[in-house]
Amino acid sequence: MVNAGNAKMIDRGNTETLILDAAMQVFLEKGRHGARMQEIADRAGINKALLHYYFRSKKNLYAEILSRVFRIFYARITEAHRPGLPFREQLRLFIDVYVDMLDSNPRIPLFLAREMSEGGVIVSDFMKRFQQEMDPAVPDLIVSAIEQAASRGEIRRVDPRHFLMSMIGACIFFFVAKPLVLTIFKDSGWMESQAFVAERKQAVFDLLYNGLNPGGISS
Amino acid sequence: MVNAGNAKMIDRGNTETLILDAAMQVFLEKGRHGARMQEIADRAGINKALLHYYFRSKKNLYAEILSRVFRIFYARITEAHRPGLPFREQLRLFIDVYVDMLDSNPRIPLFLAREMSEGGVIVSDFMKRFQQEMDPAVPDLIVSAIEQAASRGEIRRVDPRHFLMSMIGACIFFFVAKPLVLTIFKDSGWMESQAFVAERKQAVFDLLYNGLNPGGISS
DNA sequence: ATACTGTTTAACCAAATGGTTAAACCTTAT
DNA sequence: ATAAGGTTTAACCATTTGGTTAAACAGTAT
Repeated sequence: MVNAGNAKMIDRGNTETLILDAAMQVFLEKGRHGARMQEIADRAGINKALLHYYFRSKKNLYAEILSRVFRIFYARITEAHRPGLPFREQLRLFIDVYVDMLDSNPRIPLFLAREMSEGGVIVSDFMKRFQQEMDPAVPDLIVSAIEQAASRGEIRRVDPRHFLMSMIGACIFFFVAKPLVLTIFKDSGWMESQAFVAERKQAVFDLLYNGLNPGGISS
Repeated sequence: MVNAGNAKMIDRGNTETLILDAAMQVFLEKGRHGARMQEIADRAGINKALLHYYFRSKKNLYAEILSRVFRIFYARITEAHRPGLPFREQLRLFIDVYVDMLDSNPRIPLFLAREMSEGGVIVSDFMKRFQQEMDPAVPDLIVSAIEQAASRGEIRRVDPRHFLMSMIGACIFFFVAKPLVLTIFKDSGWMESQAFVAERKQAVFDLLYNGLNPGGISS
């Protein structure tokens, strides 16, 4: 048998992936504490003991998922950076990619937020590692893009860190607080449409880019 | 004994308050699932059975706390609205009050976010009730303040809902993602100072108010 | 065939946890 | 004094949950 040798490996890989996929679903939905090992096993269609066979403990499995989520997150943001673009386009691209990611993975920010509320040590560790490994790290890229644009006079001079926080916050909020927002604005459907997401992107871009306009300001 | 009659009541009130205070602490720290009834009892310095005596179940106690937190939240935001102020000052006041609240109760947004991630039905219900009871509701006040400012020509015309979401997001993000932000910007202390909070307020205000400048914009 | 290896399963376990109960306790009213 | 009321406690219970184990089940090499 030519491929008999790796049938086992394929299967091993399969089981492991099955577990990871199921675990990701459940952890994203229920969080670290709310998640149940049994539910993960059920959703993966395997025996619960296998969870401990492949990943020693719940804590371990959780860390694995956290890492996975974080990698997805980081990878998408990395895509959003194309050096050399005028800042205006750079900003538009970033908002576009970022909001799209949030739109298709609305649970991720909430998941990370929960982790934050538990102290955020693990996520912070990942971030530290990523910042060292990836060179240069994404945040630094964005920061320097802002600084350069300011030097060129394309935008006014601002603290890039503050701008970054405001931008990310503006992008994220709607997706994190969706149920509340829908209630506040008595929305019935429109805000859940794809068109609304596009509108949201435009609104954030307009506000932020205008907010960086060299004219104006006299606080 | 002059005040013997209400000694019981005082005590009753005390116990109930003790429980609520302890429960708030624990629920804010650990979330609905992470919180343990025993820990709440311990922190209140009373017997666990009393929790069930005063509030039937954990679910019940949680709902009580959720309502409490939400009321604090809503009350503070209400304060931040003084009709008649020029929009510029209105905006500054709002950011000031809002950020201060986040700074002194950093766990609240995280707590509500967790609730959101669990579906957010309960919070949405509170919001609905508040919107009906309070007249006019705070969000509506802000929305109309924006619209009037636009009519006066003080700011450009924007969708108030989008602006509100961007503003709140920009205010909240730092406090929710603090551990991560500190890591990203390799901060050592500065961002945890009171001076930084003031700086943050200013940065958000500048960006947003400038973003509403009638000139500029040509997306 | 058989022994060996890694994989999968059902049954099981100890600890934790939300919740209950019956008795003790304290204050007030009679 | 004593009965009555709400309040507080220690002990207890049923269930859930993460985790373990020993046996069954493949494939593979000898």
